Amino acid sequence: MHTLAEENYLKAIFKLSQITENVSTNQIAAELATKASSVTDMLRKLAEKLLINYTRYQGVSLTQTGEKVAINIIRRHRLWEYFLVEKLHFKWDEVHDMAEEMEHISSNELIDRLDEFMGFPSRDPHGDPIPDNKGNFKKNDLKPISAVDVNICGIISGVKDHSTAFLQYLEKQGLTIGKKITVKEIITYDNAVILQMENKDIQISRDVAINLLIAL
Amino acid sequence: MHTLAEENYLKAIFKLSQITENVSTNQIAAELATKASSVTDMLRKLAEKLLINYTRYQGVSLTQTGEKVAINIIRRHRLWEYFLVEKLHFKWDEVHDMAEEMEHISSNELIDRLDEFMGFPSRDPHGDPIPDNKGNFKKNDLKPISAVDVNICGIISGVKDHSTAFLQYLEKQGLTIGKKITVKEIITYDNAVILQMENKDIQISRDVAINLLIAL
DNA sequence: TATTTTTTTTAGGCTTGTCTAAATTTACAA
DNA sequence: TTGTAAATTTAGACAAGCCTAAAAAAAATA
Repeated sequence: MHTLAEENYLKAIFKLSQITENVSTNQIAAELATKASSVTDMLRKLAEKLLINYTRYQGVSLTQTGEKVAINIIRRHRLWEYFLVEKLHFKWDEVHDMAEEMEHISSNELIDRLDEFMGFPSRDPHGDPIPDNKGNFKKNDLKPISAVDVNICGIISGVKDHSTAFLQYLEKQGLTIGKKITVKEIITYDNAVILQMENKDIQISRDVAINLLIAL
Repeated sequence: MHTLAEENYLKAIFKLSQITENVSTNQIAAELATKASSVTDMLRKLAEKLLINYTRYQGVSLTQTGEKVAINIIRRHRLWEYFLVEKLHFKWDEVHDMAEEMEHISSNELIDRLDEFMGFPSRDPHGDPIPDNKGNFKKNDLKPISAVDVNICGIISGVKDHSTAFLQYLEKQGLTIGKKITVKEIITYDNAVILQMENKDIQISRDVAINLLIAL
């Protein structure tokens, strides 16, 4: 259907579109760890295939078709992550790179059956919603801890940063999905946050607070 | 580790090596539906990487390293086929192309866990033995029906031809793995074979008899 | 507004893996 | 043993995707 490179570009553009309406060449280059000139080449190709809206120097957005393709890749990625953690017992910080390869397996029938086999899970191991086979999925209504007030409590439900390093840090602190936490104090000096979890106090930096999401 | 193209060449060479000691350029070209000149290019590359023994005009064989890689690809392919049939309930004639993609997922840890998850199966849905994670696997001691005498009985245990068309034909005739059959008669005129299975007689052509394997 | 900086695109090249056409080597047959 | 056919390799080209360096456009700043 689409090449591996094309799929990776569409996924990157989709991801960046969540933050800014129009995505710039440099943003894509940074996301994919490639050069701006390579991005320009690919954008011309994707535009020709009607997967993106592109005018020179103006940045890009996905067409409806492009968005459908991107969401399908995300669906595949998240279902495979769920499979790796729930069925093969990998840890949540080990599955990203494998799923990155597996998401390019092309059969939709395969993915639909995998979905059914696992009982139609709604979130992957990092708390991200899994699109259904029509491409529908709930917007994340999760809030970064950095955005809530003192004395608010909630359930750890997702992460913004998916890096192994961050996930391993959370694991070590016990800050895993499903845990109930309360924001006890925000240090005005450096915006560090003190959480209460299971009657213990845990201090996290602002960086961590920005990347750790809770459901209220 | 190795590129997709390299892996496909190694697999093809391994398969052809089962039949003839030294594999020719044209044989590989036919197996991979490509041109002899493309094969020559790749052979030089694989020889440089010490995966094959190659001297110009003399055909190739796998080195020990090359064979290890090839067997690993076959292990991955057969485990994924088993997964697709046993866990996702695909039919045996539907899984080949999907497994062809999945066999290139690179993580060995993933494959070992998949193996464990499924209870270390010893044969794939087509009766082919699955190598263990050390690369050991039993040689197939199966015989094509075309090679057994009248009145001999056995269990259908494998196929030589893995094409969808052949598998669908067998399915329709009920000639599936595990079924017990007896060779009743061999027609001298065209070498067609009459089998008895579950008290019914089934006639198969010589072509089918060559490609259908039984355990005695 | 003019100038500088940043962003983006173009131009030209490289690698992988493919192809066709031509040359070469090997195999077979008279 | 020599000539022809078949198999194989080489030569040269092409597409996809990437790169660097240079040019062009847009944005920021004086």
